Amino acid sequence: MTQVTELRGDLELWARMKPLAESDDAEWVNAARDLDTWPGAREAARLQMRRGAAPRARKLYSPAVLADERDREALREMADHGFRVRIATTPLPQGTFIIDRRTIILTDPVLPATAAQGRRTYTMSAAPALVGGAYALFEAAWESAADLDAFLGSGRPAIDAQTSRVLRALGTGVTDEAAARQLGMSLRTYRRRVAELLVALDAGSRFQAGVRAGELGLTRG
Amino acid sequence: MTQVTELRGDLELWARMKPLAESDDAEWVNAARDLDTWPGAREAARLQMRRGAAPRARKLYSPAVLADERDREALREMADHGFRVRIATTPLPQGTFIIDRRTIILTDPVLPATAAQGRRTYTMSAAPALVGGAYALFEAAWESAADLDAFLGSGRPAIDAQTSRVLRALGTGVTDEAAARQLGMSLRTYRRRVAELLVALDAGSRFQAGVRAGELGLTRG
DNA sequence: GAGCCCGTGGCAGTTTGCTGCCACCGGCAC
DNA sequence: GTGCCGGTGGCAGCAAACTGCCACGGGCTC
Repeated sequence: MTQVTELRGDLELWARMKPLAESDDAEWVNAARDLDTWPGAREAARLQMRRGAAPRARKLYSPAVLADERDREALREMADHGFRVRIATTPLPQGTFIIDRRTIILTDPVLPATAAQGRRTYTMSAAPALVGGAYALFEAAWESAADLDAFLGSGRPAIDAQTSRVLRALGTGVTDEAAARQLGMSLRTYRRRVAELLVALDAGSRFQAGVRAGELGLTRG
Repeated sequence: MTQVTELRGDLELWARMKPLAESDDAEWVNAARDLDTWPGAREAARLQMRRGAAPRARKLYSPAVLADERDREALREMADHGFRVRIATTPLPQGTFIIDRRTIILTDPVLPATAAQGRRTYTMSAAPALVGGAYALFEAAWESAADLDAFLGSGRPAIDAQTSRVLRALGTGVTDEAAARQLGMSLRTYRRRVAELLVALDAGSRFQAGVRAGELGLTRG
């Protein structure tokens, strides 16, 4: 039987987390929907930033985390302190921590019954199989996620309905003329949209714009 | 205490797996390094294909799986039978199965001690937190992995040292002239390389090639 | 109504990308 | 040596892309 512990409530979680957070040079890896995976998440991050132990921390969030202005600032701060922050294209409903490739902590899914009690539970384990498997998946998700800068720095705003159709047309590899005809607009207007896209994606060429779009997953929408 | 079971040996694994494999309409999700995650993997896949229950199966492999010619064929066959197959850019050292979002089975890391015994072990659990967490990570990894066709149909062979430099140059968004000068080759040769890349990536335009390259992660090497 | 703004489209001119043709050069076989 | 071959580069011509300019039309205020 492998050891898996259920942690009831945030106090218990914090009791387990703190000694780990205080040990220097530990590798922290975290996937979550937003910055409030658990009540102490922000504080823990701040603690780590102060200790300067951040370079070995990786944080993977879903795009939802960018919705709030203050959250975006918090992310910037984390990045400035050496955290590596990336944004995945999926919701990441459940939070995951992997510490030093040895310990894994997961937020339990919020069931109506549990929510009513108002006490969140967490699952913790040090079983190599569980930790290793989760780490491998995290690595795969991390590898292809977009860097925070790519999301904040470059143009998110570009995607109104029409521009998005232009983007997809570009992705099919047809000529401007064919694409414009297909979308029912003039060649001139089509190229206007393309030019706007290049600006929005901060790209100097169509190729670069394609790379950006591909990395940001804009062509799959 | 949450229930996590260690399965010792392939027979025990098969005993647990089989009833799940035989139930129709189950969602199978699998991340692994290659087709031999466990001894019965190929057979199990074949079983599923025969039952036509494949459309709800997703398989995520590391690029290593493409090394062998027969493996590539096996992948094609799976794809033809409705399996959705994608290739991630990371090694995925540990195999992971998630069945119906309720059960998770992981291959244990192969330790020297265990290897000597010649008996592989697996870890199985139905704890919602573990399954849900792994599922979320899988989803994120899946979302940004490249489709099998993108890897097989298009050109993997393209990436010799020089072509790769051309690719990076393209990614910086400079003009052909500047890029050629920078790489110390003539404009003509540079464009030859670009044209070869377009063919290799099966792209009809530079934009499309950029998207492909971005999705395949070729620009990060 | 006049005047204005904004988005669209046409046109023309320029730049950039793309490619077929040929010439050159180094390596190799004979 | 001659001949062949594969890779390279220059040139020219063409196609595609980019952009500045202006005109037209709808919606708006006044």
